[in-house]
Amino acid sequence: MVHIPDRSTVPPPAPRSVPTSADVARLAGVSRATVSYVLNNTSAVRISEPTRRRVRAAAKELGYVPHAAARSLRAGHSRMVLMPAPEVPAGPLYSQFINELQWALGRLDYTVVQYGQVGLRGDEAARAWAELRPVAVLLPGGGLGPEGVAVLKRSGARAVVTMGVERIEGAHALLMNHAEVGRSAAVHLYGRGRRRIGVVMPEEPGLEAFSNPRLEGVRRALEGTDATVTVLPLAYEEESAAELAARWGELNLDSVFAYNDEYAMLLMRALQDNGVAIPGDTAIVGADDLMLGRLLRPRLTTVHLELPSGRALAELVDQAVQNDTAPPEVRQVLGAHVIPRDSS
Amino acid sequence: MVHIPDRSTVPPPAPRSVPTSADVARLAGVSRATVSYVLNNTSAVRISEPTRRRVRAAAKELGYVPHAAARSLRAGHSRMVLMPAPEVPAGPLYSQFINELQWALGRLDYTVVQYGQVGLRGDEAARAWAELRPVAVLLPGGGLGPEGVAVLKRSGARAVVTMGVERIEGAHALLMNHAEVGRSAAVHLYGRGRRRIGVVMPEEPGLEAFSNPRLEGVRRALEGTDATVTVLPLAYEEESAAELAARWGELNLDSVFAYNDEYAMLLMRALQDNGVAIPGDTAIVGADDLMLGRLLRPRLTTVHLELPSGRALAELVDQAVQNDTAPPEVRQVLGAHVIPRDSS
DNA sequence: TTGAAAGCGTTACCAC
DNA sequence: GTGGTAACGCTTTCAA
Repeated sequence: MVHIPDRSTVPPPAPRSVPTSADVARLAGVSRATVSYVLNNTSAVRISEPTRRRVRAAAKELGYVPHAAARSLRAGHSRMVLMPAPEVPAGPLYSQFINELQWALGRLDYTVVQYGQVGLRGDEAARAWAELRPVAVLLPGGGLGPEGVAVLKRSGARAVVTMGVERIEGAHALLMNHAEVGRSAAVHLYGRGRRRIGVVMPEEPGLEAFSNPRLEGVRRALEGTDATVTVLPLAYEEESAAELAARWGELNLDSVFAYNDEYAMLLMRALQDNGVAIPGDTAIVGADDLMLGRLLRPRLTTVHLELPSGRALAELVDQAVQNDTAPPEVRQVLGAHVIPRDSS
Repeated sequence: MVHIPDRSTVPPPAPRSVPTSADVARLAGVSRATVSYVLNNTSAVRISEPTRRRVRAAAKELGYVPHAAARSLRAGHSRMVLMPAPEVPAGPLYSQFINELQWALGRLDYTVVQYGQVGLRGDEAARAWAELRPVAVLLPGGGLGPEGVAVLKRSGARAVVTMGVERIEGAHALLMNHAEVGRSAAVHLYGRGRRRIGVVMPEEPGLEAFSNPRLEGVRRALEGTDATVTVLPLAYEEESAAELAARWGELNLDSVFAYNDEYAMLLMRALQDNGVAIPGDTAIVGADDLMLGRLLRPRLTTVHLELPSGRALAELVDQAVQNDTAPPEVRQVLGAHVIPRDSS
């Protein structure tokens, strides 16, 4: 005969399930309500110290961790700020900005969640985000229509903030004036007597949102002048740069705005390898003011971007969340100014 | 007398709340169950086409979006893979790896969520992550003890995978052998006749997890030889590099392993500005095989890192989730080999 | 083919 | 002070 252990003396074999507040209550010999009161330090209700201790001990013993989904379901809201992860690996400038922002929002007791994209577009993506019922959504770059914003708001998002080139109906907007980046570069080059100006356009997908406005800024700045603008597609590879440098003579340019410092470095190296003197034959201007620009010879003239501080954006989000009814705010950010160095 | 509108004829004034499946059911004139069946395409139950249409139309009209928390609460599990966001802005190599991983996990129908750190440490952080009840947790770098892993597993995480230098009890481990990076560099330099070898250690916080093992790798590779190892603290700023370069003579080194390509570029520039010939007087080896190394003159010798593919890691995660009971797997990743160029 | 109802883990209101 | 109970939004079993 098989021995069956007595249930009353032998503990059940490892309850392989996740402990709930009910388990804690059972172990502590109190009700679930009391557990909730103790663990949330509810000040409205006074619980005796011995009870508190028993509850805390039970929670610790079981390794109890509250269930965020259940909590926010009950509460009817969360403090999750959702940010779609960028589709292209972000540069150092953007990464640092995001970090700052996360930190600042954390200080305000929000939880920042970067939601990994799969390839969802526009409103489909908006619906996926809305399922998480975030209290606010931060959208780097555009790619979302007014309907998308409406979906998010209907699903309870109290603030939708876009950081991009154009504003979207219903959403707060931090307008990144990338045209200004191009404009600054163009004005600088023109002022230094350059007239045949090339503009590098990265061939890597996902960068059009920045490169197009930058080009447009150059074009507008030079409109009505005697300067010409030549578009220069360039992939971030040595071969591509070598090809471009090989036909540099026929392009007949006296200067380039190279999209950013990294493309500038790539192109500058290829030109120098081809005997083009910088800035004698051709002036080069980068953008983003990265460290590497200062390390090049000649030192790279660049357009420094003034991004909004993470703290400021965090406060904007917080305000928007608290004051749901206020009309969407549109704020110009991204100042740009040229830092003249030796390449132009 | 104030006119009170008849509730039965006047619709309630804009239900400023989030539409639920009950609202959809009401509008479509069916039960909540039917709504669920239709919207989830439940194949076990057959619903008439007209009903399906009515439900879908109602959902669309209301802008209904299911509530992920409620859904996973009911289901008892989610497909969320949680990844703590790195505390230091990540480099291009890591960013790309994360992107690939997100994409690959998305293909497997997981939702990747990068959880923003605030400053929580160790087990406290583990508890915060556990509240979200992720099905798997991916930990870049260490900073978590076995207790932390236990908390996560008890809260339902079916897989915990660390990507770091050392393994953690109970967790799958992708061991990044950063010592091998240092070893490769050291062997290379020694093979080229260099004996007085400097090793750059970034002063920026958060990089010790990589820099220490790299240094250790150099040390171990040169143990028992006639080579000496000199530690060179360096901040990622021109001034710091200039200071270091200024006392280069007294350091009496014939070579440097510069932690990575960016620090290598910084140091190389400072040395060249001080009249140190590269590689004549001093050889330099970087790491990470970034584009910029190819653009330097002399071209930078570097240690190329072979990170695991995002797809491979995604499959590991998926396996681990499906086969909960299998023992944690420990896998060596991060191959490293020197790409000799002109700086050494 | 559809509907009623239970239950996932929490918290808050209201009795005791 | 403490405990029952209802409700958050959803899925699913069972019954009609």
